Amino acid sequence: MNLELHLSRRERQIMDVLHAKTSATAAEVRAALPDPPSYSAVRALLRILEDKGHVKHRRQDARYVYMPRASREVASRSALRRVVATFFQGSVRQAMAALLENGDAELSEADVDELQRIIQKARKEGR
Amino acid sequence: MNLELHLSRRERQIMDVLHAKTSATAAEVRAALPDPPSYSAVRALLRILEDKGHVKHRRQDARYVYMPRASREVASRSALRRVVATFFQGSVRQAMAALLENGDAELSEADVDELQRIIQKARKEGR
DNA sequence: AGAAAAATGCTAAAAAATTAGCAGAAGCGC
DNA sequence: GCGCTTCTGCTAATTTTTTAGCATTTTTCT
Repeated sequence: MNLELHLSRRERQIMDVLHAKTSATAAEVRAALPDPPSYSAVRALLRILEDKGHVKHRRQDARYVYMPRASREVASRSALRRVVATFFQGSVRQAMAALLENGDAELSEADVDELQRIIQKARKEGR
Repeated sequence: MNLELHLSRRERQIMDVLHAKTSATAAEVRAALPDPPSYSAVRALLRILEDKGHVKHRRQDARYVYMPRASREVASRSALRRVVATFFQGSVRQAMAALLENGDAELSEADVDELQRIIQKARKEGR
């Protein structure tokens, strides 16, 4: 249980699938993988990820259901931090602007309202 | 010039360095790399990335300066899309909330103002 | 209970990634 | 010009990743 920080290409893909789906069986992971390898290749990777401490599994009915060990919250925080540092020189404002300006933002009125609220809160907290 | 979509661990790290710094020499890339390998290992990777079409270089004075082929804007868009899809079920609103709620948002009054403006604009455009 | 289906565990082989080292060219100071 | 340093080009070897296949166990269905 080494908690290797830098995942390989396939390992990263699998972790992404697990985070996106919250949890999944080996077969489901395989289905969601780009250019999917054999079923047993996927299982081998899952076992490795489990060794490394990134993944845990539960038995559910007849099969194993795998899930990330780190909460989505923690993982997403570090993913966001990476993107903000890499592409926006650490500027959260610029990152948010990019998010909003991406055509696919798809915000409803209610979404916009909530964002306003959150921003007001940020302002109050003097950030 | 194959434009391989899925980068290896080191390749990803190097692209991140190049995006973060906009451009860099082999030595600078090496310095910025976690757990850096030898100088010539870095150069080999840069050459591979160039083959794949992710990187280009210019001669500057005596040395090569490497830079990403895709603009920061394009690359950041796809990085954000990945994070939003993976961790926030595609919800830009949730992603923005997470960004704001991360303690390290560090927004100035001016930043907040600008965000308000951007959101207003999004609202007008009826997203 | 017993056969068939579907799961896991393990291992070895193939493929890809990562690396170092050496040869040669270019710049720099004396 | 000449040696010294610093760059690039290339190649080969090592290490890691990725993979499939087979043996075994568990579940499911008569």
